[in-house]
Amino acid sequence: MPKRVDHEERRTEIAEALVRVAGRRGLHAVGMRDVAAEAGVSLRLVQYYFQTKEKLLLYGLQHLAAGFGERVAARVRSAGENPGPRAMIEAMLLASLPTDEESRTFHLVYTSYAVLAVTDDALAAQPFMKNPEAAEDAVTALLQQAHEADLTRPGIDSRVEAISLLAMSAGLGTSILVGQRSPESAAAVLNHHLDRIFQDGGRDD
Amino acid sequence: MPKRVDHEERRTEIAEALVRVAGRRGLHAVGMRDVAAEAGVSLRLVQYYFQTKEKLLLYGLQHLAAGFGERVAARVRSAGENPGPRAMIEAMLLASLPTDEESRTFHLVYTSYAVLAVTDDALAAQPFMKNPEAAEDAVTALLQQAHEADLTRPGIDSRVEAISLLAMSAGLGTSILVGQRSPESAAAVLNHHLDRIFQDGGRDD
DNA sequence: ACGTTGATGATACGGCTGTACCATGACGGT
DNA sequence: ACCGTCATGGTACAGCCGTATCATCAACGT
Repeated sequence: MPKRVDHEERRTEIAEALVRVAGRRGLHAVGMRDVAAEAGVSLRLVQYYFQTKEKLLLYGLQHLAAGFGERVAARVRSAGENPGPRAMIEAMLLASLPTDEESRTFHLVYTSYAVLAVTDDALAAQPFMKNPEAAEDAVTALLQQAHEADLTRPGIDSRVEAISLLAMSAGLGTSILVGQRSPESAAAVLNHHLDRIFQDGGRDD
Repeated sequence: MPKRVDHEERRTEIAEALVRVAGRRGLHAVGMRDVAAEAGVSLRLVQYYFQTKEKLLLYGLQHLAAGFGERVAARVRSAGENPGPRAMIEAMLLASLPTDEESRTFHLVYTSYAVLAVTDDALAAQPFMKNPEAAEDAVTALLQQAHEADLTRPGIDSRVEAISLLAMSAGLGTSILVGQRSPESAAAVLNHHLDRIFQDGGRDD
Protein backbone atom coordinates (compact mmCIF):
# COMPACT_ATOMS: atom_id res chain seq x y z
CA MET A 1 0.00 0.00 0.00
CA PRO A 2 1.08 3.61 -0.07
CA LYS A 3 2.35 5.32 3.04
CA ARG A 4 -0.40 4.02 5.36
CA VAL A 5 -1.76 7.43 6.41
CA ASP A 6 -3.16 8.34 9.81
CA HIS A 7 -6.82 8.81 9.04
CA GLU A 8 -7.71 10.80 12.10
CA GLU A 9 -4.94 13.28 11.51
CA ARG A 10 -5.98 13.70 7.89
CA ARG A 11 -9.57 14.24 8.89
CA THR A 12 -8.45 16.88 11.36
CA GLU A 13 -6.48 18.72 8.70
CA ILE A 14 -9.46 18.75 6.38
CA ALA A 15 -11.79 19.85 9.15
CA GLU A 16 -9.47 22.73 9.94
CA ALA A 17 -9.47 23.71 6.31
CA LEU A 18 -13.25 23.68 6.45
CA VAL A 19 -13.27 25.99 9.44
CA ARG A 20 -10.78 28.36 7.84
CA VAL A 21 -12.72 28.79 4.63
CA ALA A 22 -15.99 28.99 6.56
CA GLY A 23 -14.50 31.77 8.66
CA ARG A 24 -13.43 33.61 5.54
CA ARG A 25 -16.43 33.25 3.26
CA GLY A 26 -19.20 32.07 5.55
CA LEU A 27 -20.30 28.54 6.35
CA HIS A 28 -23.15 28.70 3.87
CA ALA A 29 -20.72 29.31 1.03
CA VAL A 30 -18.28 26.46 1.57
CA GLY A 31 -18.34 23.63 -0.91
CA MET A 32 -16.38 20.43 -0.88
CA ARG A 33 -14.18 21.80 -3.63
CA ASP A 34 -13.29 24.83 -1.52
CA VAL A 35 -12.39 22.66 1.42
CA ALA A 36 -10.26 20.43 -0.76
CA ALA A 37 -8.41 23.39 -2.26
CA GLU A 38 -7.87 24.98 1.16
CA ALA A 39 -6.51 21.73 2.55
CA GLY A 40 -4.33 21.28 -0.52
CA VAL A 41 -5.83 17.94 -1.46
CA SER A 42 -8.05 16.73 -4.25
CA LEU A 43 -11.82 16.73 -4.08
CA ARG A 44 -11.71 12.96 -4.17
CA LEU A 45 -9.72 12.88 -0.96
CA VAL A 46 -12.29 14.89 0.94
CA GLN A 47 -14.87 12.42 -0.29
CA TYR A 48 -12.64 9.58 0.75
CA TYR A 49 -12.18 10.64 4.35
CA PHE A 50 -15.70 11.98 4.74
CA GLN A 51 -18.14 10.20 2.53
CA THR A 52 -20.69 12.97 2.48
CA LYS A 53 -20.82 16.70 3.05
CA GLU A 54 -23.08 16.28 6.02
CA LYS A 55 -20.52 14.10 7.76
CA LEU A 56 -17.83 16.63 7.00
CA LEU A 57 -19.92 19.39 8.53
CA LEU A 58 -20.67 17.33 11.60
CA TYR A 59 -17.03 16.49 12.11
CA GLY A 60 -16.11 20.13 11.59
CA LEU A 61 -18.50 21.13 14.33
CA GLN A 62 -17.08 18.62 16.77
CA HIS A 63 -13.57 19.75 15.97
CA LEU A 64 -14.56 23.36 16.44
CA ALA A 65 -16.17 22.71 19.81
CA ALA A 66 -13.21 20.65 20.99
CA GLY A 67 -10.77 23.37 19.97
CA PHE A 68 -12.80 25.97 21.79
CA GLY A 69 -12.84 23.86 24.93
CA GLU A 70 -9.07 23.60 24.84
CA ARG A 71 -8.75 27.32 24.29
CA VAL A 72 -10.84 28.12 27.33
CA ALA A 73 -9.06 25.53 29.46
CA ALA A 74 -5.68 26.95 28.48
CA ARG A 75 -6.85 30.45 29.30
CA VAL A 76 -8.08 29.34 32.69
CA ARG A 77 -4.79 27.56 33.40
CA SER A 78 -2.82 30.66 32.53
CA ALA A 79 -4.90 32.61 35.04
CA GLY A 80 -2.50 31.43 37.73
CA GLU A 81 -1.71 28.52 39.94
CA ASN A 82 -4.62 28.69 42.32
CA PRO A 83 -6.90 31.40 41.06
CA GLY A 84 -9.91 32.55 42.99
CA PRO A 85 -13.39 31.83 41.65
CA ARG A 86 -13.61 35.30 40.21
CA ALA A 87 -10.40 35.02 38.22
CA MET A 88 -11.56 31.69 36.93
CA ILE A 89 -14.96 32.96 35.82
CA GLU A 90 -13.35 36.02 34.31
CA ALA A 91 -10.96 33.84 32.34
CA MET A 92 -13.79 31.68 31.06
CA LEU A 93 -15.94 34.58 29.98
CA LEU A 94 -13.16 36.59 28.38
CA ALA A 95 -11.92 33.53 26.54
CA SER A 96 -15.28 33.24 24.83
CA LEU A 97 -15.19 36.77 23.47
CA PRO A 98 -14.06 37.06 19.84
CA THR A 99 -10.91 39.09 20.41
CA ASP A 100 -8.26 37.72 18.09
CA GLU A 101 -8.75 36.33 14.61
CA GLU A 102 -8.93 32.73 15.76
CA SER A 103 -11.73 33.27 18.25
CA ARG A 104 -13.50 35.50 15.74
CA THR A 105 -13.56 32.63 13.32
CA PHE A 106 -14.76 30.31 16.04
CA HIS A 107 -17.63 32.57 16.99
CA LEU A 108 -18.74 33.14 13.45
CA VAL A 109 -18.67 29.51 12.42
CA TYR A 110 -20.14 28.26 15.65
CA THR A 111 -23.00 30.72 15.40
CA SER A 112 -23.55 29.64 11.81
CA TYR A 113 -23.85 26.07 13.01
CA ALA A 114 -26.28 27.10 15.73
CA VAL A 115 -28.47 28.88 13.22
CA LEU A 116 -28.36 25.90 10.90
CA ALA A 117 -29.26 23.56 13.74
CA VAL A 118 -32.60 25.30 14.21
CA THR A 119 -33.83 24.07 10.85
CA ASP A 120 -31.59 21.03 10.29
CA ASP A 121 -32.49 17.89 12.20
CA ALA A 122 -29.11 16.19 11.84
CA LEU A 123 -27.36 19.17 13.38
CA ALA A 124 -30.01 19.65 16.04
CA ALA A 125 -29.45 16.07 17.19
CA GLN A 126 -25.76 16.85 17.63
CA PRO A 127 -24.93 17.52 21.28
CA PHE A 128 -23.34 20.88 20.77
CA MET A 129 -25.73 22.51 23.16
CA LYS A 130 -24.21 20.26 25.79
CA ASN A 131 -21.23 22.56 25.96
CA PRO A 132 -23.19 25.63 27.12
CA GLU A 133 -24.96 23.50 29.67
CA ALA A 134 -21.63 22.35 31.09
CA ALA A 135 -20.42 25.95 31.15
CA GLU A 136 -23.50 26.99 33.06
CA ASP A 137 -22.93 24.28 35.65
CA ALA A 138 -19.27 25.19 35.99
CA VAL A 139 -19.93 28.88 36.53
CA THR A 140 -22.75 28.09 38.93
CA ALA A 141 -20.45 25.87 40.97
CA LEU A 142 -17.76 28.54 41.07
CA LEU A 143 -20.24 31.17 42.20
CA GLN A 144 -21.60 28.84 44.84
CA GLN A 145 -18.10 28.16 46.06
CA ALA A 146 -17.39 31.89 46.23
CA HIS A 147 -20.64 32.42 48.04
CA GLU A 148 -19.74 29.87 50.70
CA ALA A 149 -16.37 31.53 51.15
CA ASP A 150 -18.15 34.85 51.72
CA LEU A 151 -16.58 36.41 48.64
CA THR A 152 -19.83 37.53 47.09
CA ARG A 153 -22.16 40.35 47.94
CA PRO A 154 -25.35 39.31 49.73
CA GLY A 155 -28.46 38.29 47.85
CA ILE A 156 -26.74 36.47 45.02
CA ASP A 157 -28.41 33.48 43.38
CA SER A 158 -25.59 31.43 41.89
CA ARG A 159 -27.54 29.81 39.08
CA VAL A 160 -29.32 32.96 37.97
CA GLU A 161 -26.07 34.90 37.96
CA ALA A 162 -24.34 32.18 36.00
CA ILE A 163 -27.06 32.20 33.38
CA SER A 164 -26.95 35.97 33.17
CA LEU A 165 -23.20 36.11 32.83
CA LEU A 166 -23.12 33.52 30.09
CA ALA A 167 -25.99 35.10 28.20
CA MET A 168 -24.32 38.50 28.48
CA SER A 169 -21.06 37.06 27.32
CA ALA A 170 -22.71 35.45 24.31
CA GLY A 171 -24.60 38.62 23.45
CA LEU A 172 -21.51 40.78 23.77
CA GLY A 173 -19.59 38.30 21.66
CA THR A 174 -22.09 38.65 18.87
CA SER A 175 -21.94 42.43 19.15
CA ILE A 176 -18.18 42.32 18.72
CA LEU A 177 -18.52 39.95 15.80
CA VAL A 178 -20.78 42.24 13.82
CA GLY A 179 -18.65 45.23 14.67
CA GLN A 180 -21.03 46.97 17.02
CA ARG A 181 -18.71 46.95 19.99
CA SER A 182 -15.01 46.71 20.70
CA PRO A 183 -13.59 43.75 22.61
CA GLU A 184 -12.29 46.14 25.25
CA SER A 185 -15.65 47.71 26.00
CA ALA A 186 -17.25 44.28 26.15
CA ALA A 187 -14.63 43.12 28.63
CA ALA A 188 -15.23 46.26 30.66
CA VAL A 189 -18.94 45.55 30.84
CA LEU A 190 -18.31 41.98 31.96
CA ASN A 191 -15.87 43.14 34.62
CA HIS A 192 -18.32 45.73 35.83
CA HIS A 193 -20.84 43.00 36.44
CA LEU A 194 -18.38 40.75 38.13
CA ASP A 195 -17.61 43.67 40.45
CA ARG A 196 -21.25 43.81 41.36
CA ILE A 197 -21.31 40.13 42.21
CA PHE A 198 -18.05 39.87 44.15
CA GLN A 199 -16.98 41.75 47.26
CA ASP A 200 -13.94 44.00 46.78
CA GLY A 201 -11.85 42.25 44.11
CA GLY A 202 -13.08 38.78 44.90
CA ARG A 203 -9.52 37.63 45.46
CA ASP A 204 -8.79 35.07 48.15
CA ASP A 205 -5.17 34.21 47.40
CA MET B 1 -52.37 48.02 -19.35
CA PRO B 2 -53.53 45.39 -16.95
CA LYS B 3 -54.81 46.28 -13.50
CA ARG B 4 -52.04 48.79 -12.65
CA VAL B 5 -50.76 46.97 -9.57
CA ASP B 6 -49.38 48.60 -6.41
CA HIS B 7 -45.75 47.66 -6.59
CA GLU B 8 -44.87 48.35 -3.00
CA GLU B 9 -47.68 46.18 -1.73
CA ARG B 10 -46.67 43.36 -4.03
CA ARG B 11 -43.08 43.64 -2.91
CA THR B 12 -44.19 43.45 0.69
CA GLU B 13 -46.19 40.29 0.05
CA ILE B 14 -43.22 38.65 -1.59
CA ALA B 15 -40.87 39.76 1.18
CA GLU B 16 -43.20 38.24 3.74
CA ALA B 17 -43.22 35.01 1.80
CA LEU B 18 -39.44 35.11 1.90
CA VAL B 19 -39.41 35.53 5.65
CA ARG B 20 -41.92 32.71 6.13
CA VAL B 21 -39.99 30.17 4.11
CA ALA B 22 -36.71 31.35 5.67
CA GLY B 23 -38.20 30.79 9.09
CA ARG B 24 -39.27 27.30 8.11
CA ARG B 25 -36.28 25.98 6.23
CA GLY B 26 -33.51 28.43 7.07
CA LEU B 27 -32.40 31.51 5.18
CA HIS B 28 -29.56 29.66 3.51
CA ALA B 29 -32.01 27.26 1.90
CA VAL B 30 -34.42 29.72 0.31
CA GLY B 31 -34.35 30.08 -3.43
CA MET B 32 -36.33 32.39 -5.62
CA ARG B 33 -38.52 29.48 -6.68
CA ASP B 34 -39.40 28.77 -3.05
CA VAL B 35 -40.31 32.38 -2.44
CA ALA B 36 -42.43 32.46 -5.56
CA ALA B 37 -44.28 29.29 -4.57
CA GLU B 38 -44.82 30.53 -1.02
CA ALA B 39 -46.17 33.83 -2.28
CA GLY B 40 -48.36 32.03 -4.80
CA VAL B 41 -46.87 33.78 -7.80
CA SER B 42 -44.64 32.71 -10.65
CA LEU B 43 -40.87 32.84 -10.54
CA ARG B 44 -40.96 35.48 -13.19
CA LEU B 45 -42.95 37.77 -10.93
CA VAL B 46 -40.40 37.64 -8.18
CA GLN B 47 -37.81 38.54 -10.77
CA TYR B 48 -40.03 41.32 -12.00
CA TYR B 49 -40.47 43.06 -8.68
CA PHE B 50 -36.97 42.38 -7.45
CA GLN B 51 -34.52 42.12 -10.27
CA THR B 52 -31.98 40.09 -8.39
CA LYS B 53 -31.85 37.78 -5.39
CA GLU B 54 -29.57 40.13 -3.54
CA LYS B 55 -32.13 42.93 -3.81
CA LEU B 56 -34.83 40.57 -2.60
CA LEU B 57 -32.75 39.63 0.42
CA LEU B 58 -31.99 43.25 1.21
CA TYR B 59 -35.63 44.21 1.02
CA GLY B 60 -36.56 41.22 3.15
CA LEU B 61 -34.17 42.39 5.81
CA GLN B 62 -35.58 45.90 5.85
CA HIS B 63 -39.09 44.53 6.06
CA LEU B 64 -38.10 42.24 8.89
CA ALA B 65 -36.48 45.03 10.87
CA ALA B 66 -39.44 47.34 10.33
CA GLY B 67 -41.87 44.67 11.47
CA PHE B 68 -39.85 44.03 14.57
CA GLY B 69 -39.79 47.72 15.41
CA GLU B 70 -43.56 47.86 15.16
CA ARG B 71 -43.89 44.78 17.35
CA VAL B 72 -41.79 46.29 20.09
CA ALA B 73 -43.56 49.63 19.87
CA ALA B 74 -46.95 47.92 20.14
CA ARG B 75 -45.79 45.96 23.16
CA VAL B 76 -44.53 49.11 24.84
CA ARG B 77 -47.82 50.89 24.15
CA SER B 78 -49.79 48.03 25.65
CA ALA B 79 -47.69 48.35 28.80
CA GLY B 80 -50.08 51.05 29.95
CA GLU B 81 -50.85 54.70 29.56
CA ASN B 82 -47.95 56.20 31.41
CA PRO B 83 -45.69 53.35 32.37
CA GLY B 84 -42.65 53.84 34.56
CA PRO B 85 -39.19 53.44 33.08
CA ARG B 86 -38.97 49.92 34.42
CA ALA B 87 -42.19 48.76 32.79
CA MET B 88 -41.03 50.30 29.55
CA ILE B 89 -37.64 48.60 29.61
CA GLU B 90 -39.27 45.37 30.62
CA ALA B 91 -41.66 45.57 27.70
CA MET B 92 -38.84 46.27 25.27
CA LEU B 93 -36.70 43.42 26.48
CA LEU B 94 -39.47 40.87 26.70
CA ALA B 95 -40.73 41.81 23.28
CA SER B 96 -37.37 40.84 21.82
CA LEU B 97 -37.46 37.36 23.27
CA PRO B 98 -38.61 34.66 20.85
CA THR B 99 -41.76 33.60 22.65
CA ASP B 100 -44.41 32.98 20.03
CA GLU B 101 -43.92 31.59 16.56
CA GLU B 102 -43.74 34.99 14.94
CA SER B 103 -40.95 36.31 17.10
CA ARG B 104 -39.18 32.97 16.80
CA THR B 105 -39.13 33.38 13.06
CA PHE B 106 -37.93 36.93 13.43
CA HIS B 107 -35.06 35.95 15.68
CA LEU B 108 -33.96 33.10 13.49
CA VAL B 109 -34.03 35.02 10.24
CA TYR B 110 -32.54 38.15 11.72
CA THR B 111 -29.68 36.18 13.23
CA SER B 112 -29.15 34.48 9.89
CA TYR B 113 -28.85 37.89 8.28
CA ALA B 114 -26.41 39.02 10.95
CA VAL B 115 -24.23 35.99 10.37
CA LEU B 116 -24.34 36.54 6.62
CA ALA B 117 -23.43 40.19 7.07
CA VAL B 118 -20.10 39.26 8.61
CA THR B 119 -18.88 37.82 5.33
CA ASP B 120 -21.10 39.64 2.82
CA ASP B 121 -20.20 43.22 2.05
CA ALA B 122 -23.57 44.22 0.62
CA LEU B 123 -25.33 43.12 3.79
CA ALA B 124 -22.66 44.61 6.03
CA ALA B 125 -23.24 47.99 4.41
CA GLN B 126 -26.93 47.73 5.28
CA PRO B 127 -27.76 49.76 8.39
CA PHE B 128 -29.34 46.97 10.34
CA MET B 129 -26.92 47.46 13.17
CA LYS B 130 -28.42 50.90 13.56
CA ASN B 131 -31.42 49.37 15.27
CA PRO B 132 -29.46 47.93 18.21
CA GLU B 133 -27.69 51.23 18.61
CA ALA B 134 -31.00 53.04 18.87
CA ALA B 135 -32.22 50.47 21.38
CA GLU B 136 -29.13 51.04 23.48
CA ASP B 137 -29.68 54.76 23.49
CA ALA B 138 -33.34 54.35 24.38
CA VAL B 139 -32.69 52.05 27.32
CA THR B 140 -29.85 54.25 28.50
CA ALA B 141 -32.14 57.28 28.47
CA LEU B 142 -34.84 55.41 30.39
CA LEU B 143 -32.35 54.28 33.00
CA GLN B 144 -30.97 57.78 33.32
CA GLN B 145 -34.47 59.12 33.73
CA ALA B 146 -35.17 56.52 36.42
CA HIS B 147 -31.91 57.38 38.10
CA GLU B 148 -32.79 61.06 38.28
CA ALA B 149 -36.17 60.17 39.79
CA ASP B 150 -34.35 58.13 42.46
CA LEU B 151 -35.95 54.91 41.32
CA THR B 152 -32.70 53.03 40.93
CA ARG B 153 -30.36 51.57 43.48
CA PRO B 154 -27.13 53.53 44.06
CA GLY B 155 -24.05 52.96 41.98
CA ILE B 156 -25.82 52.36 38.68
CA ASP B 157 -24.16 53.39 35.43
CA SER B 158 -26.99 53.85 32.95
CA ARG B 159 -25.06 53.11 29.78
CA VAL B 160 -23.28 50.06 31.14
CA GLU B 161 -26.53 48.65 32.47
CA ALA B 162 -28.27 49.27 29.18
CA ILE B 163 -25.56 47.45 27.28
CA SER B 164 -25.67 44.58 29.72
CA LEU B 165 -29.42 44.23 29.58
CA LEU B 166 -29.52 44.24 25.81
CA ALA B 167 -26.64 41.79 25.52
CA MET B 168 -28.32 39.52 28.07
CA SER B 169 -31.59 39.77 26.24
CA ALA B 170 -29.95 38.87 22.96
CA GLY B 171 -28.05 35.98 24.50
CA LEU B 172 -31.13 34.64 26.23
CA GLY B 173 -33.07 34.98 22.99
CA THR B 174 -30.59 32.79 21.21
CA SER B 175 -30.73 30.26 24.01
CA ILE B 176 -34.48 30.05 23.64
CA LEU B 177 -34.16 29.77 19.88
CA VAL B 178 -31.90 26.74 20.03
CA GLY B 179 -34.04 25.14 22.71
CA GLN B 180 -31.63 25.50 25.61
CA ARG B 181 -33.94 27.57 27.74
CA SER B 182 -37.64 28.24 28.11
CA PRO B 183 -39.06 31.71 27.47
CA GLU B 184 -40.35 31.76 31.05
CA SER B 185 -36.99 31.15 32.65
CA ALA B 186 -35.39 33.72 30.38
CA ALA B 187 -38.00 36.28 31.41
CA ALA B 188 -37.39 35.41 35.04
CA VAL B 189 -33.67 36.03 34.66
CA LEU B 190 -34.30 39.39 33.04
CA ASN B 191 -36.72 40.38 35.76
CA HIS B 192 -34.26 39.34 38.40
CA HIS B 193 -31.74 41.73 36.96
CA LEU B 194 -34.19 44.55 36.66
CA ASP B 195 -34.93 44.00 40.34
CA ARG B 196 -31.28 44.52 41.07
CA ILE B 197 -31.26 47.78 39.18
CA PHE B 198 -34.49 49.30 40.41
CA GLN B 199 -35.56 50.11 43.95
CA ASP B 200 -38.61 48.14 45.14
CA GLY B 201 -40.69 47.57 42.03
CA GLY B 202 -39.47 50.65 40.23
CA ARG B 203 -43.03 51.86 39.80
CA ASP B 204 -43.69 55.58 39.98
CA ASP B 205 -47.32 55.66 38.94
C1' DA C 1 -59.12 52.54 -32.86
C1' DC C 2 -54.81 51.40 -32.09
C1' DG C 3 -50.25 51.36 -30.75
C1' DT C 4 -47.50 51.67 -26.66
C1' DT C 5 -46.46 50.12 -22.30
C1' DG C 6 -47.10 47.55 -17.92
C1' DA C 7 -47.86 42.92 -16.02
C1' DT C 8 -47.43 38.20 -16.36
C1' DG C 9 -46.26 33.43 -18.15
C1' DA C 10 -43.24 29.73 -19.96
C1' DT C 11 -38.97 28.14 -20.69
C1' DA C 12 -34.09 27.93 -21.86
C1' DC C 13 -29.18 28.49 -20.45
C1' DG C 14 -24.81 28.37 -18.15
C1' DG C 15 -22.72 27.44 -13.95
C1' DC C 16 -22.04 25.26 -9.78
C1' DT C 17 -22.71 21.45 -6.35
C1' DG C 18 -22.67 16.99 -4.22
C1' DT C 19 -21.92 12.46 -5.47
C1' DA C 20 -20.50 8.28 -8.13
C1' DC C 21 -17.58 5.82 -11.05
C1' DC C 22 -13.33 4.26 -13.13
C1' DA C 23 -8.45 4.06 -13.06
C1' DT C 24 -3.91 3.49 -11.09
C1' DG C 25 0.14 3.78 -8.31
C1' DA C 26 2.27 2.00 -3.94
C1' DC C 27 3.13 -0.85 -0.47
C1' DG C 28 2.57 -5.32 2.85
C1' DG C 29 1.79 -10.00 3.68
C1' DT C 30 2.70 -14.65 2.15
C1' DA D 1 7.40 -12.28 -6.62
C1' DC D 2 2.93 -11.31 -6.69
C1' DC D 3 -1.64 -10.17 -5.34
C1' DG D 4 -4.85 -7.66 -2.68
C1' DT D 5 -5.80 -3.52 -0.70
C1' DC D 6 -5.16 1.21 0.77
C1' DA D 7 -4.67 5.77 -1.05
C1' DT D 8 -5.26 8.90 -4.51
C1' DG D 9 -6.37 11.15 -9.03
C1' DG D 10 -9.49 12.39 -12.77
C1' DT D 11 -13.81 12.99 -14.46
C1' DA D 12 -18.61 12.38 -15.53
C1' DC D 13 -23.50 12.96 -14.16
C1' DA D 14 -27.76 14.60 -12.58
C1' DG D 15 -29.97 18.33 -10.26
C1' DC D 16 -30.69 22.84 -8.81
C1' DC D 17 -30.19 27.85 -8.86
C1' DG D 18 -30.13 32.54 -10.47
C1' DT D 19 -30.78 34.89 -14.52
C1' DA D 20 -32.08 35.98 -19.26
C1' DT D 21 -35.08 35.60 -23.29
C1' DC D 22 -39.16 35.29 -25.79
C1' DA D 23 -43.99 35.61 -25.88
C1' DT D 24 -48.75 37.28 -24.62
C1' DC D 25 -52.50 39.64 -22.80
C1' DA D 26 -54.66 43.75 -21.05
C1' DA D 27 -55.57 48.49 -20.69
C1' DC D 28 -54.65 53.50 -21.10
C1' DG D 29 -53.58 57.75 -23.79
C1' DT D 30 -54.42 60.10 -27.86
